[in-house]
Amino acid sequence: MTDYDPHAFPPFAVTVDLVVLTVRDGELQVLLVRRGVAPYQGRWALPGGFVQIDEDLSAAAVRELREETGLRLDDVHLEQLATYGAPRRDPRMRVVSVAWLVLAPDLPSPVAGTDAADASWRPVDGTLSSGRLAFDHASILSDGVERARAKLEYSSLGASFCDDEFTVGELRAAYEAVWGVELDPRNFHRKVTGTPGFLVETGRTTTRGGGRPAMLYTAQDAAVNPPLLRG
Amino acid sequence: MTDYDPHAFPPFAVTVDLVVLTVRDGELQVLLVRRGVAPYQGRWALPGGFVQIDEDLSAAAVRELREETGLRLDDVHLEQLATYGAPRRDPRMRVVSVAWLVLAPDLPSPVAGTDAADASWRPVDGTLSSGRLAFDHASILSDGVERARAKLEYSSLGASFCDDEFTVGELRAAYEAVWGVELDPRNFHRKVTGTPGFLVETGRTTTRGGGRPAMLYTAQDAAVNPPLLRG
DNA sequence: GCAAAAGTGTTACCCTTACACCCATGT
DNA sequence: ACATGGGTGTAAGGGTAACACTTTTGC
Repeated sequence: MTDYDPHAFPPFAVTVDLVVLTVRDGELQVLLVRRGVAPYQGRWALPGGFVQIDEDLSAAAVRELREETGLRLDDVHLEQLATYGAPRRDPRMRVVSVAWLVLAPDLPSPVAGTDAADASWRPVDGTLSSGRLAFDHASILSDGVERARAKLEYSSLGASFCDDEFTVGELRAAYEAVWGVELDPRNFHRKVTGTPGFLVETGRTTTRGGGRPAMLYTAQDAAVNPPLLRG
Repeated sequence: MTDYDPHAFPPFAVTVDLVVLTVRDGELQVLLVRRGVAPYQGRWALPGGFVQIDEDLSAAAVRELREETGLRLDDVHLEQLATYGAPRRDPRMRVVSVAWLVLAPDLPSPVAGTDAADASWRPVDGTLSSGRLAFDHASILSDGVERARAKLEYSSLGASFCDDEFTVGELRAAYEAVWGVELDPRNFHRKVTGTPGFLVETGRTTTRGGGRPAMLYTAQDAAVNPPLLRG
């Protein structure tokens, strides 16, 4: 580190951007906002905004999550994804953006915040292949999806896509949507119910979805580091 | 994102910090520099420095690596670790630091750069337990070690700790040092030589280390995403 | 010859996979 | 009755772990 001199360090703007993923209609979707101003006016972008000068990075992510999506931290899983800071990623000024990955259940439609002209869930596949996101957000989204897919293999994060109480079938549907594969229902059931520290029986059952009543589970909270799972 | 106004965004300093790990004397070691100025004068710290205003984040990491350690990108593996930006992590001003993980072979002692009064390899275990690093660098180092340990399980990154040409025994010694466990030499040999896309035979052998001559290997370059390995 | 490290063979065990089969509901 | 999804049983196959054993050098 260099000696302190208030005029010696280059000033950067620091923002947070959110990759908010959910499973809707059997596919992986991402929350996007439509930009109301230049640059990239009218284009879809990840929700995000400036970090305040006395605000922790994670606090900024939580604040933007609430302001732009209406989601609360209790509802979702949030983790730091990566930081993007190419010199001209924002044409207006030098911006370093700390991206966060958010895994959310399929909640009622998000509320557009004050900064965004519009906000909506969009299928990840079509969004990435169209390649029309603002800034370097397509790259950030791609990294976020890759991280989500990888983490579902060795953690119990799949439950983050489900409501508070869910069936094994609903959990399996989330995994299938994220990975884009079909999983054997019988083996999947054995695996998740047989993994310690993953699911907690509620004792209640449900018949939503049809067929024989299914046990309802909740995710084991404070899942420190549960090893887990592929198919 | 908010409209552009050159006075509207809070100015941050952005730095890079490096967690440079190697295996020396059979144990995992980290490259530290001794701080010559306040704050934390005289304390050990991770090498790092300010990102320049027109410089990519990864370019800043590579530059600091060269300036403070004498290491070149060709010699090492480098990946982004995480970003640390608690409001008072640096008492002088608001600093957001992008940390990078570097895995290096056991090279000749690093050259102290201009910014650092001193630089040397230090055992990771003792460094973490003493808890006397500057700033939040103990936390960053801890995260870096955790990442390194995890990535060795599912990638072929262990070879980053070895020289250009190495034996299976030397590779195993690196894994044992990073994980702090003993691995079965026979099974380890079968595993790494049997994993496609990991090792490339050079055809040459060596008897350094004693015993029967061992085949020399190089790491398969551009290891895109090789699945791999525990034990 | 002996120690030391490299490398191969073999076997028991576990986890995954595939799929036959039964269970409990709604219609 | 039948369709639908929930859940259990079971056996084959692949990978891991433990370890006996052979190979090839230096001293």
